Amino acid sequence: MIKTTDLMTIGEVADRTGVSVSALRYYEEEGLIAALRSSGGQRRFVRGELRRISFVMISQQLGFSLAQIKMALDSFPKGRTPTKADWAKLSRTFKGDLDKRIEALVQLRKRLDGCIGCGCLSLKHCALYNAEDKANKRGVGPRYIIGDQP
Amino acid sequence: MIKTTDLMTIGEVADRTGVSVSALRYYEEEGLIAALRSSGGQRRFVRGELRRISFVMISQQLGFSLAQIKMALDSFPKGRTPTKADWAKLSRTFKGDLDKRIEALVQLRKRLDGCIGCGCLSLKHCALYNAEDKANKRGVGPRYIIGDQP
DNA sequence: TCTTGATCTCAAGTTAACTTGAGGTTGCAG
DNA sequence: CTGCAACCTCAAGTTAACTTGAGATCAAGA
Repeated sequence: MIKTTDLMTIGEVADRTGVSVSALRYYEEEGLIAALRSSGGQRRFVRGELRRISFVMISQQLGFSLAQIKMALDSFPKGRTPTKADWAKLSRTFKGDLDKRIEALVQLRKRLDGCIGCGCLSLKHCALYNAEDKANKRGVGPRYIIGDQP
Repeated sequence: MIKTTDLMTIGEVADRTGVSVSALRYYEEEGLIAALRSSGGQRRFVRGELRRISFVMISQQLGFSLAQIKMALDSFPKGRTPTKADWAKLSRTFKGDLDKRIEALVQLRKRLDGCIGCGCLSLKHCALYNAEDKANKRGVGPRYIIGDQP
């Protein structure tokens, strides 16, 4: 007989979502998802968490960091179960970001097209390099141009 | 009086390229660039290294990892100074990768368009999630899909 | 009740691409 | 010959997103 409890163990959630147990614990620690506890202290997840986890996974595929995803989830109306409309709204804001990233990549490709064959790669003259030069001067540390964060 | 030596110190290279001194040392350690040494053990760079460094910077902007860039540079004909054609060839192979990345993002956006409004986010049914499921199974550790920021 | 697999916590390790710091040397202008 | 900025090496720190391991506890079937 199949269990009809609506509480799932972390292992069950891991199986259903494909997210590892350790990652789920990490997500909880980071406040992305929530879990109840059994009398013995083990995590018990309600069905609704599956949707949050799905959202996290999908958002990651779209290239968002957990920090961004958390902010998105935190923007949810507090106190009531999120509706389909809530989720759809979140998706829509993500689309804007995606649009921007695609546009940036297409621009970059255009410049690369211009550069192929010239082989110059001069810091002074290369259009590819220089076009992005200013955007690049954003503080110290690793510089990610293509999908960087607001 | 302007120095006409063709050897540059690490500080000069840093000034000319915008790459930090510590990053240049790191690049040398990783085998991306090479440096001669002064009698006292300080690095001395030949002009040709500027082009390699440019290539590294541009490639990073295109979203490639240093490991990938190193492989590209290692594919250079050994024993002779790289020609413009060599550099152009490298650029061309990078364009292929860029094309693929753009295509993947556009597909993703298409699916997101389909998903907006449905709000389903079901792991079983969401086309957005499932379509990329396999592509996502790329080993362990942090998964950077787009080239995004930490 | 026993046993075994699933969980728990907490600390430390992993990867990429660097940066920062400590403690010591080099090289060039004056 | 001095002084001091620039350089050197080596070790450790940084961030994201987790994983791995140790040592201990829980839950459930036989």
